[in-house]
Amino acid sequence: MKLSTRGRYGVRAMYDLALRYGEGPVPLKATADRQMVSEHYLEQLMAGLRRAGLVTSSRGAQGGYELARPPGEITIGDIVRVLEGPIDPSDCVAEGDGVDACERADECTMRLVWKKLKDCMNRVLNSISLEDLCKETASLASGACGSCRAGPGPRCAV
Amino acid sequence: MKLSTRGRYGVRAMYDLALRYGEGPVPLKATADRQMVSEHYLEQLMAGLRRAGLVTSSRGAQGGYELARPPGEITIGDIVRVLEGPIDPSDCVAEGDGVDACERADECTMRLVWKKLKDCMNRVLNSISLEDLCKETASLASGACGSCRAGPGPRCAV
DNA sequence: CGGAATCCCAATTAATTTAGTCGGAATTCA
DNA sequence: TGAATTCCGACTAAATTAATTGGGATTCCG
Repeated sequence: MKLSTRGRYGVRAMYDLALRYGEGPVPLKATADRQMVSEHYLEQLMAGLRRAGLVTSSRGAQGGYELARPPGEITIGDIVRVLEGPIDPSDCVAEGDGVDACERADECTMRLVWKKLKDCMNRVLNSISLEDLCKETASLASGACGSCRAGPGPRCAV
Repeated sequence: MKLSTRGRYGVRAMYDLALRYGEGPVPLKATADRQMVSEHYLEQLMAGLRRAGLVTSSRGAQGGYELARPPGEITIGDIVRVLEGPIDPSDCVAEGDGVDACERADECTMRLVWKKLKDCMNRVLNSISLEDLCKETASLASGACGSCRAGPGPRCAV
């Protein structure tokens, strides 16, 4: 049970935008450099986030990406669900067509387990907004580990 | 964020053994048939569960697998962690070498998010034992959906 | 107006993981 | 002995991941 780089990079990128919310468009290259992620790869992720209405983009010189809403109104769950797909440990707990996946879904013991897991994951991820992250960073020393590229030693690409 | 078939089949198989706990070894073929899973594939999963000490095996005719402990002492978390690997949304929250993954792990805002997610997932999965599943089944109609192969219609392989 | 900066889009790819399959050896019971 | 079983290792096809590549369209600035 690991998040893919899509979810992890995506959250980092959105966090990067949250730190600069209200300052106009942030070029992708700047975010990619700060977060040490391939620009082209991040581009794909941003395309998804834009289609989902979480960011807006402006093209051309001085263009870039901005959060579509204040950081307090975007949760980690919003981001992760866009980039990783819905949080469904098993198909039978998917919204809508989950019931279709199995005729006996409502009598299935396993399903109750995956439902609990799903609900708990969503609860945690929905409870943390980008604003929360920014505030938390203020009380920590240096923010995200990858944000600072100076000096030697390993850096995770959370 | 989906469990692979390893985790899902594994839980089903262990549930199958739990329902028959105390009745002697259960041959893999019987479990595989009931749970509608490839016998050879399940064999690989059981090997892992055996090495992890969750089941014991006896070879030869009338052999099979049994839970190594009462169903109340085996949690879904135990099973999932063996078959899917540790529940670490990001490498930096792994036990032991998680700190090694990133020099600044203790200053990283993202890490707090993945830590919360990890803890919540483990809490849920550790709180449900095989005994709980068996009891729950008693109060539901027919147990696990795939356990009954009679009749038409879709069946999920939860 | 021209060029640099930027987003936008589609196709391709290498590596890894997933979900098995296959074949047979070793063990045990009746 | 023979049938039932676990045990083991190699193999594979398909899907997913994590990008890369190459270009096209748009916008600002001088």
